[in-house]
Amino acid sequence: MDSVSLLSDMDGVNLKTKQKRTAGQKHGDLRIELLREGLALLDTQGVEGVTIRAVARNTGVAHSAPANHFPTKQALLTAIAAVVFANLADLTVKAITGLSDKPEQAIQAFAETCFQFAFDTPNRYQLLWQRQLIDQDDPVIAKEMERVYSALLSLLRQDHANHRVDIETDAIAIWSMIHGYISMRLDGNLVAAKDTVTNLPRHKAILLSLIDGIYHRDS
Amino acid sequence: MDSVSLLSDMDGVNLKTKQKRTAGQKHGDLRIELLREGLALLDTQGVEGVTIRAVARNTGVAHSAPANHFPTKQALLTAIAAVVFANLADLTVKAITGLSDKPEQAIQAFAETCFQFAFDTPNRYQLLWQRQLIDQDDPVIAKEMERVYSALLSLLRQDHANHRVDIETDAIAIWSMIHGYISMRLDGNLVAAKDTVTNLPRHKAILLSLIDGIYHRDS
DNA sequence: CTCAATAAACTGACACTGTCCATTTTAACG
DNA sequence: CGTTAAAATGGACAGTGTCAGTTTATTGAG
Repeated sequence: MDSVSLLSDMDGVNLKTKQKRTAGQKHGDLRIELLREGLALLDTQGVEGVTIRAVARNTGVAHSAPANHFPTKQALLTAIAAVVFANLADLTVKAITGLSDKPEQAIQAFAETCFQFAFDTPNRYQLLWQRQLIDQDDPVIAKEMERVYSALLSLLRQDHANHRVDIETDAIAIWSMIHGYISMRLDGNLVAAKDTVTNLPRHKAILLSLIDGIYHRDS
Repeated sequence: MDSVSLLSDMDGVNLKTKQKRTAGQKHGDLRIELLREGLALLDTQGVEGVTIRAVARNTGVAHSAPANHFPTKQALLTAIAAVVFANLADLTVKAITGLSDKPEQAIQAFAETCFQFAFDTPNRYQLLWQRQLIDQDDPVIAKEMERVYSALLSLLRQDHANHRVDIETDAIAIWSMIHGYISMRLDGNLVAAKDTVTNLPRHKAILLSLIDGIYHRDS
């Protein structure tokens, strides 16, 4: 779960090979340090704590230094979200690899990965879906979102036996269930959802069985 | 769908009977006007546009006047959310009344009401679940949230024929599906969800049939 | 090696926000 | 009518995002 290593191949820029500094660059890799600090603030204080000035302060640069790498706050949050999204995409894709001949297990693994990611790093998960904070049309965001989505789609497509008519809607239904439960829980809604220890395993079990039901339904 | 009328009996204060002004009160019903203006800003500019100073400006009072009625911004947003939540609770309860002997239809009506409310007034719906903006432990919020939740629960409890073992989890699953799809759509996620006109009716139909499946499942 | 070019980083400023404070205004009541 | 207490005011403060002008450091050409 080393998010730092993920930073290195984000945005199509391989920072490992970028050893030379560009003109005027006094700081080593300010862009990546800002992202790292932004992730730290996100984890510890939530998205409210991720301010341009705080990120700059914790990195030890002037308050306007980030502007050279992220023209606006939305750009900074979008870049952070891109890292997080890539992380989630990697995890889900990894979870279902090798299970291509067992679609049911693969879907369970997909859902389980989402649950784990969301409950391990709730602030990261929540950032991904805040439309007013990040640029959802950002190409990297779109790409990584598509990776997660198509991972789920591919599982449904493999179901040759079933005469499935509307794969996309099935995927949306499955994802609605997963995402809905996670959102509800992270937002602290529903009285029954407050007791995490005893309820979470039971809820997860039922949700997984319901998802399996969606998968096996004959439309 | 007159939200203004709803303002009158919120927070246990019946403002209709409160004709006399209290000491020092120069403005007619500033508290209610602030709420009304807050709702207007929420609808037109989203939650980001709801600032204490903007609400005060549009109401024609000093920037610090709202502090007498809402000590903090979270209190203002919480009061707005309480109005919205009460509205949603009223709509859902109203939608299922008279359908107590037809649980399937009632659940469909419940879901349909949530869909309609969310797509008619997306900013209001989204405000309800922003934990970091509103005080989820507010008694009015909790009460109205409970009203929505117990409305759904009552429908599942009426199903005497079915040997349902875990009503709460079924309710959570149904609500996860509804809330998950709505959130996904309002956040603009998933490529397939972008074409509203053609996809929304189809998605809704399938989701409703899936919800029906949850209702009829034998645990 | 020298030095202009250039991108990065810095300092300063502006408008805006939420919140606190002291002050003034206003309506109700003895 | 005067007292009183709540409401509303204006000012101030720290914090924010963003913009502008300036300085600095690195690069690469002469």
